[in-house]
Amino acid sequence: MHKAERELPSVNAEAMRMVLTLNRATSMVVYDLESSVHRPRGWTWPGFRVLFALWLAGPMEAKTTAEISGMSRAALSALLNTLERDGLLSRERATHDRRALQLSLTDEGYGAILGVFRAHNRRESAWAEALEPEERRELVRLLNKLMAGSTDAQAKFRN
Amino acid sequence: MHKAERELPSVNAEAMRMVLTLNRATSMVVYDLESSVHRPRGWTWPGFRVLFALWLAGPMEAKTTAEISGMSRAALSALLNTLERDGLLSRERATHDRRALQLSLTDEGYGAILGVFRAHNRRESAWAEALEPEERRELVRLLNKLMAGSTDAQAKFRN
DNA sequence: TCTGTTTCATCAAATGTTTGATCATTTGGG
DNA sequence: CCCAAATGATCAAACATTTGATGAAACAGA
Repeated sequence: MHKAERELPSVNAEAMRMVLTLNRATSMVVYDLESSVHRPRGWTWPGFRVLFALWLAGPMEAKTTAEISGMSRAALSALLNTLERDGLLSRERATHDRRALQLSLTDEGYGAILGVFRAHNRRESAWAEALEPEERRELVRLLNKLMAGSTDAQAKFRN
Repeated sequence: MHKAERELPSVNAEAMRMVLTLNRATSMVVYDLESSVHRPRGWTWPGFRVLFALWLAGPMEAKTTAEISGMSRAALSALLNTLERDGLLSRERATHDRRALQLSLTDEGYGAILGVFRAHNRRESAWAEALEPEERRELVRLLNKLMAGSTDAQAKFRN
């Protein structure tokens, strides 16, 4: 990154490298999971996250699903159209608050998530083996510390 | 992740946690950069990556740009429509190979990338401060090792 | 030289994301 | 009790991404 430092003497090269590397690594992992596990089965990574959340935690309100799976409510709303159309989950108006949506897996969705998650986790395992057990724990610790520190950094979060 | 382990005894929880944490951390960083730096200026993160690559390495063929900025040629092709329309770069047919494209920043693009990168790097610095210098180096080392190991894992890569 | 294959770029259709606006419902203060 | 403000979901427009198909140019071998 010599050019950046030459033309902008104030550049923080170490911070740049950290963010760059973080992104490259994550892109690789996500691309691999998506193209070797999800797309061949007609799924997408965001769709998987939503179904997985519903499988783990059971039926819940859409707002909660959005928080758990890390997306905005608008994005979830669009995504639900596809998932509902494919018969993987059902959308119902909540009884206690008629603005809210109650989401639940259909039987088909329940069966599907089991199989897909198995394949997903096998690929995750293959990635994990690149590191020693101790290194994996350290990586997770560092990433958590990074996230925790973001509050001080006044980072912008999703609604 | 108790449910996953109960219903699927073979689940590798540690691998799952690693991938999950990696994704959560990266999402936070990207979301912050995109929403606090790029979107307010009418840019996107992928557009920034392309312009940044051109700024660092100078005019180059589109194929190279795609590799450097980590996207498929089809995705780059679509993205170029926006960037060219906004007058930030120019697309020209290469002379030696009339199939290939030669990309270069316009003067406007050159000026714009300087300012945006400065703001971008300031946010990167804020994130980096969440870790100690030694921890940053260790994080980068672990991520690089993870990427290096992917070859053994037979991971799928982008074309 | 001609033909079959590879390579570069683009297109098409489907998906998912963002921000900002809109609509309906709920809540809370006067 | 009523009306303003907050909240949940959706819509609209613009973007970016994927896979697979298509067109055009370069290459390689007979």
